[in-house]
Amino acid sequence: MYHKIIIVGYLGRDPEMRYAPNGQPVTSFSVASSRRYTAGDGQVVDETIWFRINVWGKQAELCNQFLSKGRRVLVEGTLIPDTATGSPRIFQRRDGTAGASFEVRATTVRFLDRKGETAEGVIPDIETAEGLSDEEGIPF
Amino acid sequence: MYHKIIIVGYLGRDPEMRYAPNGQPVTSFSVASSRRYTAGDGQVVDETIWFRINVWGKQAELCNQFLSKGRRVLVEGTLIPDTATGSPRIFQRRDGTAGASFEVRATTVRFLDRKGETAEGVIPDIETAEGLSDEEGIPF
DNA sequence: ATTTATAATT
DNA sequence: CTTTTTTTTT
Repeated sequence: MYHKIIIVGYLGRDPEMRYAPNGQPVTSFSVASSRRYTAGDGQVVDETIWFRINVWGKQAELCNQFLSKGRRVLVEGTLIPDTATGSPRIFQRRDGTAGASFEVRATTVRFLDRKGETAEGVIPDIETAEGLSDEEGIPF
Repeated sequence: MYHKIIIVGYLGRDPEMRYAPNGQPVTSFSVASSRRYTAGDGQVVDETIWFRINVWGKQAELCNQFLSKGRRVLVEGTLIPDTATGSPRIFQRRDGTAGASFEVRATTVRFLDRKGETAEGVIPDIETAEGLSDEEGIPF
């Protein structure tokens, strides 16, 4: 009866801010989260997952203002399903083929520095970062 | 560079165990994670997300042995992408339409009791459950 | 160190 | 209190 996703990754592009019919700001951006592993046959494999992040309200404005392509972020949120199926929403690509994406509604976006280092010198790992501010967790 | 998903929900069916070419056991089952919210217009909405869980090795055997339809579980794991796209894998439904699913490789599956109560009387919430055993987190 | 491309949440 | 869909990972 609950789920939560936590992502650390890099923005693939500059964020885009829009306004919902209500006037609420939404900003969207894609985050790449990669891992490298060695397969059973010794091949090194790079696996990248792309998440489409949506963030609302004041955090939308902050993300739009301060984030840009290549910036690293920690996102906490929930996956957005197709409400008809409970699965990822299917959309039509330009070439007519079907596509789907991991869409996330962010509850928190934390800005991390570019080079794997915070102002203090080391990025807190996921376990510690999870406990940080939930509402306006922007380090400015 | 990292992501993690945590799910609490109910099995929609009995699990199914298979064996990978290596002889490693894999068991798969679907978990429904629902939330109810009141939309802006006052409508009460039930949103259910379905996750397809894959669990390997010894935990596969334990899940196959002890879980069944309707059982509640806490799953910790990572989303499995289509490696070609980094997005959910698209498959063809029987009727020819495209489908996709949230596939998860579980690192931990914890069995929860049916009625929202553990043997001790209360289910630990997500925050506390996250800190529990990572390897063989089966309460037997 | 980073694509592709839809539409709008509680 | 549950579902539709395939195949197999590190």
